[in-house]
Amino acid sequence: MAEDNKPRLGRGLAALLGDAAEESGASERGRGQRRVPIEFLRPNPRNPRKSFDESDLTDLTDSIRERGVLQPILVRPVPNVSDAFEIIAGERRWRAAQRAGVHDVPVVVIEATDRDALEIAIVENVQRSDLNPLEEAVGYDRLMTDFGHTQLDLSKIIGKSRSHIANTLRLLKLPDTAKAMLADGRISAGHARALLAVQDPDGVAQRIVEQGLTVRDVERLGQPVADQGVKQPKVTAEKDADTRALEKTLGDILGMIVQIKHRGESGEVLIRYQDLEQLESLCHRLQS
Amino acid sequence: MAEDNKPRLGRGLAALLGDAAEESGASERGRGQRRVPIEFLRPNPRNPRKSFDESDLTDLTDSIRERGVLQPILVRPVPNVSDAFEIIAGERRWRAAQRAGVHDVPVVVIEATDRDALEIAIVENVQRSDLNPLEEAVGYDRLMTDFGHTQLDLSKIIGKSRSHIANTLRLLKLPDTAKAMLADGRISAGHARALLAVQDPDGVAQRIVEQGLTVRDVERLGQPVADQGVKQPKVTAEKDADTRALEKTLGDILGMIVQIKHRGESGEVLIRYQDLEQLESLCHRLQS
DNA sequence: ACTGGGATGTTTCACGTGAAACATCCCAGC
DNA sequence: GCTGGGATGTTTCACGTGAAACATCCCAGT
Repeated sequence: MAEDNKPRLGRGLAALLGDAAEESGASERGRGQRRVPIEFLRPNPRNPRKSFDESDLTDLTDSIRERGVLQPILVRPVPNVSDAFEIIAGERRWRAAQRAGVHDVPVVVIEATDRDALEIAIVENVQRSDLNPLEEAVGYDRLMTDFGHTQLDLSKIIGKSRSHIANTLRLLKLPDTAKAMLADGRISAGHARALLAVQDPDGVAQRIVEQGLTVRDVERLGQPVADQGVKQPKVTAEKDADTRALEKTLGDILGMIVQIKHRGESGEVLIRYQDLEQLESLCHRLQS
Repeated sequence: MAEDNKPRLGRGLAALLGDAAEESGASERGRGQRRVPIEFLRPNPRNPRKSFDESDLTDLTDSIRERGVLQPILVRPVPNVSDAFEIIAGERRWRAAQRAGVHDVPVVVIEATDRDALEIAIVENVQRSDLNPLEEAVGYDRLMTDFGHTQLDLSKIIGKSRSHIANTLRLLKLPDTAKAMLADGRISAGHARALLAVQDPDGVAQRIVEQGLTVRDVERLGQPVADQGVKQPKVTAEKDADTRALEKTLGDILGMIVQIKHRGESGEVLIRYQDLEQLESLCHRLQS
């Protein structure tokens, strides 16, 4: 199955969904370009793409008003419905054309099966750079649920690691607030992922924004030691007075910079030496 | 000067050089679209863009063969030469159109002054995502040398930090081999920058590729201690036997993980403790 | 029931990037 | 000559990303 799909998801098919859509459609699927009333077109109900950049859409709308739709929309006939086509690629153009009040639009009709069309649309879509991580995850989920792809398949098709696919999918499990913040860019994918291990993801998501928590901060909040229900300080930003005093004491004694990074019960002591004599002195103390 | 330029380098002017080139050109500069023989066009001799992605160009060439040039090329008349236009934006289209054997191409002629046209072209160009760091640097240098911009001006126009501008410019000082490797993507901008502080940048550039040196590796090679002329080991990848033995000895004595990162004469000792008792024990030894 | 292999779940951190911080230069004004 | 402010040069490293490494689950075969 996956092996069967892969040759069809190479360079040529990426082009099908890009600038060369008309070319490939015309030569490979045979129906050529024509114009149809815009109301004949309907969006693919399962297209994961839900958000469209407003400013891009405005620009495109203006451009279409001036010049019309230059690049045809890739569609297929809706089964058992006359005068109806489902958009495979070009939904953004369709939306902008509607805004521009265009009556007819150029389309290329292809004879894709349901599965082909959808698969192509989703693969193309997940690779757009303006996709948010949740949209990407929905695409991956669709490819797996509806087309039986494994994570490993997708990693090969898309060119990312299997764990990247898995981690992106996991983001779908976040509670709604955190997901909204991820979708609108207030928190990063790395932050969101780290929230999965936290007890109160929505609450910590707020703190990310308000207090500027880093990904490392959130990861540490999600570590098993967090299960003790103790109020967790922002351990990277607030070193307690005791730790600071100890750093100073040891630093003064040793004549070297000492840093203590405490995490729950454990941590690290880091000592910087300037020359081999200091290293020797330090080893001596440690071995006594 | 910079203040004067900035309003003209906003959203509208970015659009001038993008998909909406025709629209803005037509409404703001008045000359509208027309077709001219392709041989009338000549590239901007000072356009920093020298390399064009082969695969993109092939796709675009095929597309143009099928449909012609859909988006006009932004040009201005060449002074004192009849039937000649200088390309302000769209050189890639022009190149592809030539390959496709197209006779006429659509252009929008604008009445930009020399300075306007060039400035616009360079600003637009440095913001392309497919530009290599050296091309970016050439663009910045031009904007500073030819238009009197400061690094701070550019940082505001382009939306990057002033130090990013400065660091990118410095890449131009690299010797030829290193520059070639940067240009073709064998080494990263971060690697290349770190090479500036190294005695033998070209030699170390080779090592980056052959031995997989990281940016941190190269930075350390470039530190003043490197001036001692000693053959520098790859300190992050090859911990000498003595250091390893010392780590083990101390680790065994302390019952904790000990790591020693040695750099020239100096370095760091890092000790990981699992609980407060270990920390206390460690402090005791250090204070004795 | 056990084992092995494939698939998925999760954690952790090395990496290059971008910019803060620091250093130095240049020039005008006093 | 000194000072202050602006401009440029340089180093260093915190950051989020992407993936290695590890953990766990599932299913088929013996």
